[in-house]
Amino acid sequence: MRDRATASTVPTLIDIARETRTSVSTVSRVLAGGAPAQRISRATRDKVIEAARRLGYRPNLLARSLRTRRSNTVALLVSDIANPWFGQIASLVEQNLHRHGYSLMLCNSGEDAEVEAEYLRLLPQKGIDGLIVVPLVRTKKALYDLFPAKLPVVVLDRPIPGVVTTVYSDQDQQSKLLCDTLMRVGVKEVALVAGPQHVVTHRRRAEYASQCFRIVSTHEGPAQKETGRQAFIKFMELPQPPHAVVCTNNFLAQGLIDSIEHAENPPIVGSFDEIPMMHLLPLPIVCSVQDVPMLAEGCVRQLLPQLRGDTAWKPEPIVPDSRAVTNLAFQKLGGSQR
Amino acid sequence: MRDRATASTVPTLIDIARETRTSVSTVSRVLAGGAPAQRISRATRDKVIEAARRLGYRPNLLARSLRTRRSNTVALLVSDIANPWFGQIASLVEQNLHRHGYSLMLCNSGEDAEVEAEYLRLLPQKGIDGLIVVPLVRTKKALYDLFPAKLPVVVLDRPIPGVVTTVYSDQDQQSKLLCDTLMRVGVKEVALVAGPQHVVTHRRRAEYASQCFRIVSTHEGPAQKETGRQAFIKFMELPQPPHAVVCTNNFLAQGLIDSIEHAENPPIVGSFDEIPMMHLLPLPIVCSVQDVPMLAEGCVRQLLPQLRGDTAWKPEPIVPDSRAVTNLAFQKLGGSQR
DNA sequence: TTGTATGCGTTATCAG
DNA sequence: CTGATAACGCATACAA
Repeated sequence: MRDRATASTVPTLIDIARETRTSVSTVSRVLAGGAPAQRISRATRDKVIEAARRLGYRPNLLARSLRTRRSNTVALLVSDIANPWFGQIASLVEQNLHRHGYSLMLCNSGEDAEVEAEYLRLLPQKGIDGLIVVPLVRTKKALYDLFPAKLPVVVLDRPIPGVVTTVYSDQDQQSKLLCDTLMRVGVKEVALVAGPQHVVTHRRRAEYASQCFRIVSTHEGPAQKETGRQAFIKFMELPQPPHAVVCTNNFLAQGLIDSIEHAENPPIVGSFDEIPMMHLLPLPIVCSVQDVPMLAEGCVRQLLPQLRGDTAWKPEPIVPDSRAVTNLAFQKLGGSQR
Repeated sequence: MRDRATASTVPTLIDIARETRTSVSTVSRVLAGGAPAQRISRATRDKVIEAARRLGYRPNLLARSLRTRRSNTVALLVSDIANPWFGQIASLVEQNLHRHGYSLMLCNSGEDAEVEAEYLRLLPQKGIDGLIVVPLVRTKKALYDLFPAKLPVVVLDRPIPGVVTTVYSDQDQQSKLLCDTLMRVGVKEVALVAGPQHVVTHRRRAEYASQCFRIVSTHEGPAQKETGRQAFIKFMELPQPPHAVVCTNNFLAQGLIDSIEHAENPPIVGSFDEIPMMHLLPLPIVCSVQDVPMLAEGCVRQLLPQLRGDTAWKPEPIVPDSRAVTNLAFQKLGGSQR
């Protein structure tokens, strides 16, 4: 037995007010809950709540956000959601935020500066409360040129000079871990598969490797499997195929390994982050893996105080340590541990 | 030389109107572009555009959406974004939609019915124009109980009876491909690692395998790597370790393979979708892989006509074929091809 | 060609 | 304890 007035359209506060013979303000107060709701008589409160349920009322969050200037939505802008590493991060961030009443809007720049710029301009217009970003922009100025400086931001994975609300792995510690492990088994020279050098993470890792080893060949390209595959082809054409290869991330390494069909004399592979099923792979692998759960949690810990306008909060970069993991084939090489 | 009135707050149409000594409607028309903009004199048009740029005007999309009832935002609700398969899908869907002027809001139910319900209720309130969902709900009624039936929906990967705007792989074709390939190398009995049986995809795959093979042992659990690991432990405790294992998705298979440390007498593994670096792995693997790009594109092809209210459009499920891929170790087994 | 007025659904301010 | 009423920023029907 529906009221003819509410037919076929989503009910609003007005409908409930009419239904209960009260006013929109009263209804709003009741439904908002909390302090203002307590100042409403028990009778009308019940009446309103009952009507709301009966009509299947759902607040229009656009209208609410327009009015309150809060959306309870946070955006996570990653550089490549096809990369499982970001999938893990996204999943954990989502769970964390969800716990605090925020929903996550996950966006993908695809490592494209134009798309990133577009999102950085668009997201504030959509009324997000805050942003976690794996940036392509490299300076504070470039960032705040596109994105309102007032809005809470957390920079993930790729620190930007001057931005202190940031979460990333210590690249030197992480690189040292990898290179030390390689050196311990006698590696002196390596081929290098590098992601885009304008990305600080890839650049720093490549630089560190260059300081530790003689680089016999380098292949640079987008941080995707395909680049790793191309690199392998290139390396195989060298007069002397490399004894070891360092990749600046796991996606590159997977591509490289993927194109090794004949495991006659496979190279030692050093990589960053996890390589699935590495233990069974018949070539020596060492990975310097980041603390993903800590990174994800760090983002939320950096964001929440900003969202609630906690002025007492003193922001400070969160920089978890990484750890080295080797597979069985690597351990057989000799000088390795754990 | 800024107007004192616009200080420190984001400019709106009002600011531009004041600045140009015109009215909000004029400004709105100019900035909207298209037909109505053409009916404005060149002079004022330029004036308005100049002022908009000078003040750094950005339309408030919440207000616009509230008024127009369109947000140019589509949500993609997946069951587990940590699974790389969904990362691929998401990436491709994003690119496709972006091309058509829509931005994507990616949400993660984490295979949790409550979270899914929450999102199904929340997203319409946030004003999305349409939804692509990998559902946990199994009936049309349950879906439309939570989600307004008027809103465009595409069901991905897990068909729901009666919902015709859907994209999924033909489970029988896909399962047949896998089982045939296994049978061709003489497999008669298998152990089964199955995802949740209330999910149609996992259930159908498990059923099909049960029809083709004698199931010596089954391990069921969440479609995550950990379940695969547990399964392996369980299988190793059997009096007779299985000769072959079928996993109902790639994540399960990766977990299983990941825990095989000693490759003395590894099982043949049959799985669905891609397993990274499978060629080098020293155990026979066959995968029945779905056509991911086609699935992603299919979602968009199903969604766009609904979004633009194309009444002439006759919806029909999109059901791409899968293809079997074997690794080197499997091919050495004998009866294989390609 | 342009301006006025109204409404989208909420919340918030002010009376009473 | 409750009800008008005014924003929030934008789009649009209707005037002029």
